[in-house]
Amino acid sequence: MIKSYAKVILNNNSKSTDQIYTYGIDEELENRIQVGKRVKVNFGKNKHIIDAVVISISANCDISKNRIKPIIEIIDDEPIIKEEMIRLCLWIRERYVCKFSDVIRLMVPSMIKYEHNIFVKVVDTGFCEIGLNRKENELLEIIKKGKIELGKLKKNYLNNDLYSLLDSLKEKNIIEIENKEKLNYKRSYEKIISLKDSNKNLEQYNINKTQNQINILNYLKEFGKVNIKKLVSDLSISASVVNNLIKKDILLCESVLYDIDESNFELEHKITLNKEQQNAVDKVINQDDKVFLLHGVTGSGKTEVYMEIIEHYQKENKQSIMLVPEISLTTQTIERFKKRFGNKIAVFHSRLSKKEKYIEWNKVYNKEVYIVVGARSALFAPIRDIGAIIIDEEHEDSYKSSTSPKYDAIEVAIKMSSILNAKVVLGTATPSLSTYHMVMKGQIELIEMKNRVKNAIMPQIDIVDMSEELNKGNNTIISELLYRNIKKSLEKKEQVILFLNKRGYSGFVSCKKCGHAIRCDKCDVSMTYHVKGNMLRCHYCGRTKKMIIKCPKCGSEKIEQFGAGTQHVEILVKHLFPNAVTERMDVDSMSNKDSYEKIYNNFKGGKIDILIGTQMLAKGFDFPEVTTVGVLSADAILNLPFYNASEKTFQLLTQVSGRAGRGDKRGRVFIQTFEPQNYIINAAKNNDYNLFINEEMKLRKEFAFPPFVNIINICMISVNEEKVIETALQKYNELSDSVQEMVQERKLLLYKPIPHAIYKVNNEYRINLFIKVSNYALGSLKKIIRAIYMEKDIENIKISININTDTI
DNA sequence: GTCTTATCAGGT
DNA sequence: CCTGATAAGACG
Repeated sequence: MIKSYAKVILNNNSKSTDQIYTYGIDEELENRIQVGKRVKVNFGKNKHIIDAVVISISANCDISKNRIKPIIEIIDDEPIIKEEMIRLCLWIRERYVCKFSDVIRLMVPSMIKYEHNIFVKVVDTGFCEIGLNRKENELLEIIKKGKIELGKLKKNYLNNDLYSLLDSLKEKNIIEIENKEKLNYKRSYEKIISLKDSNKNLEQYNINKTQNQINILNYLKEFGKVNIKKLVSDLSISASVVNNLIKKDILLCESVLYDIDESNFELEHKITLNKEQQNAVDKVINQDDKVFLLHGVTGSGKTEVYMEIIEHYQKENKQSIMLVPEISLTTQTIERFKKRFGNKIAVFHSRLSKKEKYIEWNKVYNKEVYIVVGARSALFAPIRDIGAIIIDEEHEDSYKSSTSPKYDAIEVAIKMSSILNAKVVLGTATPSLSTYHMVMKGQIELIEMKNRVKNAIMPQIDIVDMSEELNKGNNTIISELLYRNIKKSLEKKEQVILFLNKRGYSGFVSCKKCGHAIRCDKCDVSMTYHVKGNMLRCHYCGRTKKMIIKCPKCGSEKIEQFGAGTQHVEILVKHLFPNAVTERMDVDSMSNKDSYEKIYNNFKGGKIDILIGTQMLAKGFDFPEVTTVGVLSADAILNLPFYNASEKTFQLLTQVSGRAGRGDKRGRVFIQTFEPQNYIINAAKNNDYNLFINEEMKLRKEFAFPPFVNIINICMISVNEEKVIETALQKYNELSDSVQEMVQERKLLLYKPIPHAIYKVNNEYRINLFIKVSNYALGSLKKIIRAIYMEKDIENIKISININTDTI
């Protein structure tokens, strides 16, 4: 007997089912049902069983009652998503124009798919089998092999009528469907290998020593206990070699609870905060405001402030979230937190396996930890009672998701502060324009820290005019001034960092003599060179120009397409400083994940003299011995074809400068550029955030870019080139018709679809569409976009929608 | 996501 | 008038 009704979100990935469905709640389920629990329901004309998440419960329903089916059963004993977080889900779906299932995926680790907990097995293979049809027999053969997870069965047996076949086999009492209702929280074990007798000498072992065996024994002598997986991969041997030695009683194998408490960390002594730091902590904790911007110069000790705030809420029995950019989520960062908080910490990052993520998720869910440290997705950890959300280096691009839903962690955190009553602290030395805009509008409370801790002084920054260098006859990418200073540093046994821009984004075109770069008249972004047709193109509005021969500013013919490879620089540096140890660090050379830490540790230990790298280096590299920092080409970032290129340049230059002179020696920074007069570069040199923000805000307003308007990007992707072009145009026409009125009212600017700046990637073709829209019209535009692009799936075409996420 | 129904060309 | 292929529609 149905007593009440539940609204649910189905767990499938289709655009056409991305809506809220209503199911009936039987009397017997009534006292167990709860918002945030998963339930099992029938969906569709066949008895398809799928799971769904309850998002609300009410006594009546808004559709005709004869259509309503009952909920079959409730999966969870406890909600797996908090009711408030369900509200956040709905908000994210609206805000970023995505599907419910995309959002749910953020909140629930993939390991607890319901189907992992249903098993199918054979009960009786007696005569009942007689009279089965072909399909039933086929299915039975698979199940006969042994008990199998429903999820796996689905993958093995790709037939539509799986469910009805299972039903009929079940009715004939041939199979049994076992349903573990509870989540399996069991932790896994790992195998730790060690030497049985570590005092024994190599020669004392009574075996025929093969090379592999000797390697293992030596390895274990050096490192002691090691996880078997690590041992096998480090020595690139097979596990059977290890197992053999275990059998021969030479090695010891222990099963240890995975992720066992490694709290042999010495807890660090809490340091005393200085006045500025203490003031920041007090403001966050005591003021009524919810969201704070902690604007502190590089080296002002923001991390201590974060820790103090987290500790405050820990004492109130509240959990906190600490977000850091993925790239700085290294062992060093995590160690720093473990030293302060022991094992009361869960860590989320992209290198974790599904299982590891699940383990961390459970630690938070069961309130075993008080801090969640992680990249942006850690925001959705299943926290019960939240204290603070802290976002370090808030200006970083990595807080904007590049997979659907393309959310901005900062916006989400701010929303969470009002839904969950949490404090949000955004920390950085170079606040992003959008954040600062909110400060100016009074939506965020500003806290400033203007001094470095221990009174360390800011480095001296020099701007080097590279066109002068050219006139002097120096064609290389290292100026004389920089060269002399590298040499000086090396002589004093100090370290050097050289920065290069992220390699090879499609080239902008600039004059080598005066530094003038060709920009779009209407968009004020660099135009990119296209070999096809010898054209320059703006990738926002699609406007094209003929490729120039003479510089329109100075008339010089030294026009160049930009882009110096990192390898090229490495060769040059090695040639100039043959005695120094030089290492390169970029996406190319970081093939495996350990190499980052390896280089980090070598640099820290003084084994590397010169480090060449990309943006990667600007974060979290904190070395007292670095006294010379060179930015080889500030223009390369400044002229990237993005409207926020200036902002990124200022941020990067400031962060980079912060790498120098962290110890008691004063560092020097050299910024090489063809545009020494550029205000961005000079603002960075003088550490003048206000100059930068005022100028940049003016420009953004004038050319209508965020934060003054919203930029929406709809990207269509397909392996089928013709189809993607055709569909993009057809949808554009539909859209164009629907928004006509808004365009006339000047609430909206719709650009024609244009090829993505990198048109073909991974064999897929990409067509971009840009829309600029005012805040007032954003809501109604999103409704139109959903109706046109999100109503149903189009075969072979992927659609990706971006709201104000500028790195495409 | 999966199934059902509608539709249409082509064949008997 | 049946048949198979394909597109459109519904599912609570």
